[in-house]
Amino acid sequence: MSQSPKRSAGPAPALSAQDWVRAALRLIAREGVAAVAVEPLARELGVTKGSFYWHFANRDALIQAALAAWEADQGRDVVIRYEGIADSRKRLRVIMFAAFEDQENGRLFAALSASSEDPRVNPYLARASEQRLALGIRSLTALGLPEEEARRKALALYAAYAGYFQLQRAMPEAVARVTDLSAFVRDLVDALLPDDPAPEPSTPPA
Amino acid sequence: MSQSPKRSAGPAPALSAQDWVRAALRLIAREGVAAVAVEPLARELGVTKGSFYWHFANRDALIQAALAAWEADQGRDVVIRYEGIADSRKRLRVIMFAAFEDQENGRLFAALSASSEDPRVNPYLARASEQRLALGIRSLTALGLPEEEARRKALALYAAYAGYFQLQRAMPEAVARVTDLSAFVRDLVDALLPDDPAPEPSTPPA
DNA sequence: GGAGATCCATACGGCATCGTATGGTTGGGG
DNA sequence: CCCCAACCATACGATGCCGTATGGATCTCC
Repeated sequence: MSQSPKRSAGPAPALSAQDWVRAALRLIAREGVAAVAVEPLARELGVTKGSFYWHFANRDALIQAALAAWEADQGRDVVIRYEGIADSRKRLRVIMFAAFEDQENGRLFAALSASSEDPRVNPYLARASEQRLALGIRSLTALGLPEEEARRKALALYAAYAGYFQLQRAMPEAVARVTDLSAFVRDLVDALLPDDPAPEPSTPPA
Repeated sequence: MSQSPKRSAGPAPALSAQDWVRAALRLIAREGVAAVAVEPLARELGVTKGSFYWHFANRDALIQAALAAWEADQGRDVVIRYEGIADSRKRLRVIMFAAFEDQENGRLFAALSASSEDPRVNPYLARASEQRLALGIRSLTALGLPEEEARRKALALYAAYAGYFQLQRAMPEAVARVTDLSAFVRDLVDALLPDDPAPEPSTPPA
């Protein structure tokens, strides 16, 4: 993880703006948005802030770029990736399993949620969350639930997701004591999705 | 030490340490622990930091006092308050309903969770969470669930609680769109608690 | 009404960070 | 070979906060 401040044989590393964004996202995941400071980041990257202010106008520009990168990456996240699955029940199940599987994304989401009051963070977080929630509501209404109930259960599912990764930050040992994550998700999904009309096994997705 | 507050009509209110703690907790709920700074708080209270450093040794002492006050207040929270209910199923239901009802405490919990990485906050948060989770696990095992399953479902319930108030911070409008909070909690509890041990399953619960 | 305790204001030095200014180093095209 | 542009280091002033020092004001009690 730790690189020597001087590359052993290379001449000059020559950082790019993307390198700064990546470093910022790592820092956000670890210590939150507030910890994204120019000089500490520069020290971590083995340069000075002279480098930073060449690539970015100011600190806010870096934070915005990091958030934009996160949002763009969410375009490739589970919600979009599995939106094509026709069967609503299966789609919801797949999405939930995939969401809990992706620990790294979950951690980043929890870190951003910790800064959700930050006016820079909130719009990105709200967009992503509303999109995911809306997909849940659509799926549940498609399964025959009335609007109100679909809203409730989608929120329950999404709150369980958000809370899981939040609790993982606060008490990782206690959360890790739930060893069978698949069973955890299955409990959730089986409990909150309406009853299956008929147990129909294999229809693997593309 | 501190003396009893005097309600004289003089122009000097004479702040107490508790006033600072209360202000700190309000600030934590709004902007997180990191926002608890001496000079801004003093400005908000209409005094200077000369007052603060009379009551507290330093900034950390105030934060610790605020966290201790929160933890002490949790002693009067739902988990303790309803621990005496004998029937495990009823106890869990009551606790869940009461927890979601207490919006103010939920908001404060979410705010503290946002700072769960802070080494000062984490111990308090972890203690409270482990205590609540343990009560959930105890209740569910008492209802006949095996250890593993009880752990999963207790975590699911608690994650839904934590996530609900976290999401309320990030997207209050979307969460508020779930108008029937009682139905929301009922969905959760009915979904995750084991079936009533009635010999005939045709007896609907209240 | 004076001594001590309580509570607060003011002033100061110190630290970390932001953002700017400016100069140095390196590589590639004319 | 030289110069320009990309990239970075260094130095500087400004800001906001922390914690200390010290004195002033008010209250208590004898």
